[in-house]
Amino acid sequence: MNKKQLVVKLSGALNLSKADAERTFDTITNTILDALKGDDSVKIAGFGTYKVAKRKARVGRNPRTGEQIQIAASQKVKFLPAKALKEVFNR
Amino acid sequence: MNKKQLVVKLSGALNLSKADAERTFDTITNTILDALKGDDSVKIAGFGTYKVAKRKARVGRNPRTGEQIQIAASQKVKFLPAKALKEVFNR
DNA sequence: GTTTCTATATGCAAAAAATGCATACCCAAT
DNA sequence: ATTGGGTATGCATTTTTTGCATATAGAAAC
Repeated sequence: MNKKQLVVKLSGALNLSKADAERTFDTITNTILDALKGDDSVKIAGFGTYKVAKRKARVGRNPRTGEQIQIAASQKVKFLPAKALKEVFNR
Repeated sequence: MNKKQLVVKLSGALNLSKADAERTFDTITNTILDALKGDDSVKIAGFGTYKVAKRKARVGRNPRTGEQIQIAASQKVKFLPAKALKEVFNR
């Protein structure tokens, strides 16, 4: 499922036009992003937690050539599913 | 930031009551969850992709006793940040 | 205010991620 | 409808993550 299809579903569930549903959805993702930029985690009960994880610089390898490569430190957003979320998929 | 604080922000950004903002937010997470149950991935452009990942069974260990334990296969929801999302945090 | 949920911390083995890059593909926006 | 761009895939190897049991503390939900 892609964003467009999701927006259609939301449009129905929220009783909004597609344009409004999309705006609403974008507002939410942007709000989460902003929160992640300032704070460093966003915890959503019953769903999961978004965290910014710092990765140290390290030595990698180009799998094609085998050549060693220096990899810069970076940050990435991690999502940790909540307990309830795991249970949905494991029974 | 927790869910309550997020809802307050959304309430302002979406010009909704807190109760409505929370309902809207819950509707969205539930819609994503439902989609994940049926389909197995939800792709949100500019944000990321939620996927159900299968984990193989394997041998674990009780960290308290050191005793070996068989861990059953399971499924978990993975979030893969989109390129745009990575860039936000790496510059 | 009570109760449920989550983070943490522990050691360790196995699974998974990450890396560059080409290609194919699918989606998004014009 | 077309096109540009992001994304999946495969590859080899090393680093990182995961997840086990369990108690506790702190936070959040109701």
